[in-house]
Amino acid sequence: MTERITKRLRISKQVGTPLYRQLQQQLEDLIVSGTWRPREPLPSETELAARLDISVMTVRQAMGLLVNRGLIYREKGRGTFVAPRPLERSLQRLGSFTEDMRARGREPSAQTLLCEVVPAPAQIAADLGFCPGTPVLHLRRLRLVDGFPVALHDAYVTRTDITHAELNSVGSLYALLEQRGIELDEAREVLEAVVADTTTAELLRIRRGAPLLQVTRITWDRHHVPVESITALCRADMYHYSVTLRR
Amino acid sequence: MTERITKRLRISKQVGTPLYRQLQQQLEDLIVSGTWRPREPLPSETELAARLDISVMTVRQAMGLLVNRGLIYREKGRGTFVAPRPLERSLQRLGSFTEDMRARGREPSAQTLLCEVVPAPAQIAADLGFCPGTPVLHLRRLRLVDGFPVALHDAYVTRTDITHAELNSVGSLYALLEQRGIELDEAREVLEAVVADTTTAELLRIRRGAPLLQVTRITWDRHHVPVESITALCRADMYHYSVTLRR
DNA sequence: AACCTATAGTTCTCTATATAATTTCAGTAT
DNA sequence: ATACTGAAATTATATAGAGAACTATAGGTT
Repeated sequence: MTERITKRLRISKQVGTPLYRQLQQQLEDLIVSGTWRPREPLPSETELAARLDISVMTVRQAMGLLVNRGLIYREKGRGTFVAPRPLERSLQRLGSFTEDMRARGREPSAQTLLCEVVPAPAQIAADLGFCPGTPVLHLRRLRLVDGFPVALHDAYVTRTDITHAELNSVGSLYALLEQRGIELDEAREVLEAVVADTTTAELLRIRRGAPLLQVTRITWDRHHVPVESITALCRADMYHYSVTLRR
Repeated sequence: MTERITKRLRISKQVGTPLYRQLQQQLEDLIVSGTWRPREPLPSETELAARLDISVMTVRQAMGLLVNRGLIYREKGRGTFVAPRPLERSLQRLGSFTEDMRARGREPSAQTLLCEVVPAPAQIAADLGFCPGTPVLHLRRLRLVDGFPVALHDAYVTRTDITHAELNSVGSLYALLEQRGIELDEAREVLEAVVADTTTAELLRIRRGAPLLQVTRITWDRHHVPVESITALCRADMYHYSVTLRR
C-alpha cells in the first residue's frame, strides 16, 4: 500500500527546485488527490529519507510545510498522519481570485468597470506607504464564477502601466504583475461583514441589505514593497473563507 | 542599540522549554512591545547564535516561527527585519475569545444563556465525528467587551462535565478545558456574512437586518480528537478578523 | 490474565558543518 | 568621481549525527 505509493516519489537535485519543496509538493499531491485518506499514516521521516536517499532534516522540512498548511499532523512516538478534512486554502496562502476559483474547478471571469490612473486618496496612500496624490492604478472589477457575479473588487495598484486590454486578455491581475517581475509575497487581510447598498446590490444581483463579506487586503512583494490595496465585496451566499488555526 | 537590546536575551537549557521556543518568545516580546520597530534589522542568525552560544540552526528555527507569525521577514543577503504593522493574531493562532480580547487590552465577560447536556444534533455529531445523539454540552453565551455585547456564541462541547458555575467563575471555556488536561491544538474556521434576526439583534443590541460576521469553528486537541463545534455571530461594527497570507 | 521490562520505532531538539545564492562593502584602477 | 572586482556578510539549502521524549509491541514473570 504505502510502499507502492512511495515508489512514485521522485526527487532530483537536477531539477533546480529545493529538494524539500519537491517532496512537499509530491506529498501534497498525494494527499489532495485522495490517494492518502484522512488519518492514514504517512511513511516515517526516517523511512522517506532512506528511500529517497536524502537527509532526515530535509524530509522534516518538507513535512513542516505540510503541517503549516494543515494537511498533515505529527504525533511524537506515533507517526505522521493525514489531517481530517483536506483544507480549502483560501486563507492559508496568498492566491488571487482567479487562482482560487480555478483551484476549485470553477471558471472565473471579470468585467472591468473602471481602469484608470488616479492620485492616491489619503487612506490608500497611507495603506501603501505613499504620499497622498501619488499616481496609482484604480481598478474596479465585477468578478464572476461560471458566469454569475460573486464579488466586486475595488483595487488600487502601485503598478500603473497595466491596461484595460491586458486585464481583459489575461484576466488575473496577479499574473500580470508577475509577468512584470513582481514577486508577490505576503498580504494582510481584514474580514468584516457589511450589507449591500443599492449600487452593489445591482451589480451582484442581490437584494439591497443582503449580507456581504467585506475583505480588505494589502499585498506586498518579496522586498516588502506594497503592491496593492483592495477592498472586495463578496456575496455571502456563494463565497466564504476558511482557515486553519494552530495553538 | 541592537547590541544593548540583545544583551537582554537569555536562554537556558535548564528551563525545560526548547531553546528555539525561548528565543522565539523573547524576540517576539521585543517586537510586540515596540522595542524594535517595523523595518528595523534584527541581529543576524550567526550573530545571535554566537552571542547565545547556540547553533545557527536553532536560531533559524526560532526565526522561522516568527516568520510564520508574520512578525518578521527575511531577505537573503540582506538580513532579517521586523515586519511592518505588527499583526493582530486572531487568525494566526488558535486563541479563545477571552485570550484575544485580553491581548487587545479589553475586558471580556460573558452571560451564559444556556448550559446543558443534550444529545448531539445530526450536523454537530457529523462535525465532531460522533454518532447522532451522543451527549454533548450545549453552551450558548453572550460575549461582552468592556460591558458591551459583541458576539453570540453557540457551542457544542464534547466535554460534558463543565458547569455553569465554573464558566461564570473562570470565564474562558478554553481555560477550563486546559485545566482538565485537554491540549487544544488546531481549529478550522469558516467565515461568512449574515444578517441579524430578531432574537440575535435584541441580544446584541443592534437593529434587525444588521450585518454580522458568522464564524463556524471546529476545534481539535493534540491527538486530533474533536473538542468543540461552535458558531459565533459577531457584531460587524465592533469586531473583525485579520490574517496574514503568504505566497 | 495482568503487569513489568526491554526493545524497536517515531518524532523532537540540537549540534556542527558545508555549499549556494544574494547583497553589501571596501579597495583599487581609471 | 565612477566603475569594477573581490571579500565579507547574510540568508537558504542540505547533510550527518546524536540524544531526548514519547508510543507501541513483544516477551517474560507472577
